[in-house]
Amino acid sequence: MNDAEIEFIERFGLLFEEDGAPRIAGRIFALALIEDRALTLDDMAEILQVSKASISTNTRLLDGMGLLERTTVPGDRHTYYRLAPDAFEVSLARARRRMVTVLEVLDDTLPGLPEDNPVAKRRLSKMQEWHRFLVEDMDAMLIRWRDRQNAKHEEGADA
Amino acid sequence: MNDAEIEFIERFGLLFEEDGAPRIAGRIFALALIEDRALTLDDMAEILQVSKASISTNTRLLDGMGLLERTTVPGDRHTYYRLAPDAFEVSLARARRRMVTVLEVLDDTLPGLPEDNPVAKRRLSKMQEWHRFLVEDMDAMLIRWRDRQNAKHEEGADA
DNA sequence: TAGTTTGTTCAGTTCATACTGAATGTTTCA
DNA sequence: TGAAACATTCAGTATGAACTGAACAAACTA
Repeated sequence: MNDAEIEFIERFGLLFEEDGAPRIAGRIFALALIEDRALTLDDMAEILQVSKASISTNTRLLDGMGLLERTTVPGDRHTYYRLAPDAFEVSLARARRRMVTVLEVLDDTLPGLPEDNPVAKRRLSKMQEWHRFLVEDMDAMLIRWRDRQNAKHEEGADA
Repeated sequence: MNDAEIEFIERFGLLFEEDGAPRIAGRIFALALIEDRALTLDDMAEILQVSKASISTNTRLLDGMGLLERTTVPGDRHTYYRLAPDAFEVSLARARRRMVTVLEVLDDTLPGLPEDNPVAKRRLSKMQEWHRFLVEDMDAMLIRWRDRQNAKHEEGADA
């Protein structure tokens, strides 16, 4: 664990905190990013110098978020955690879910809005349109990314 | 203020809370969305039934986030707040800033990573690539949206 | 079955922050 | 310049959430 790695872990802790997630979750995620092998709770508690209880709850949080993956090996009673294969795309999926939630609120609200407030009706409709656009375009965005990755691999295979 | 509007305001309070922002900020934003005219601190304190102090700090928070706009009129000592014209696009800008921050962390970290950990180097490079893609595509997304809006207005002008 | 190793849950503490009421600034008008 | 009507700031309180240590549960081994 050199200086660059330690700072990386700490800065990710702060990033997570800004997002409303526990600081430790960010540190665990950063650790999983730079760590080659899958780790046990005790490994992480030792490296990050926090209680095993905290590691346990936060690894399960990260697992639930789709950022970490649990693995086991036969004849070994440990649970190992490592970075989920598609961890990057999770942030996009989270943003998408939020947009959908806002859309749901708008859908529920618009029909019940008072008739004597056309400004609100128009504004919320516009907002609806914007969020629908975002959701659609985010889906397209993910496809563009995957296409790009495939293209690069094919290119690599050709060479 | 009918039932649909009240529920709208409360749900936005919760949405903001999930994002780590104060609940009241969400309520104020939602109020600005459905309210036609610009409001004073006292107006909002009255409608939302919270202290003027809280309204003051949170309106300035929202103003700083670019979601609310301050207006004044000559010969009137009130400060009025209303929805910022481009409030919708703010959420995208925020997401973009976050991506850029992650990029900065990655740029700072990669050079200092230990040589004996090629997995980390490759993984963080990939992560860099992903975030660069996101930033670029989000910029393109905003352009697409604006084009679409312009196209619709022209269409409307034609008809 | 008893014993050991691991993971999870729970009660309690600490820390951060939203919110309030009161005091302080600031602008407008007479 | 003084007074009134605002907005802002500050100290204090209360709420909530992160984190810990310890108890508990579960899974494996001998």
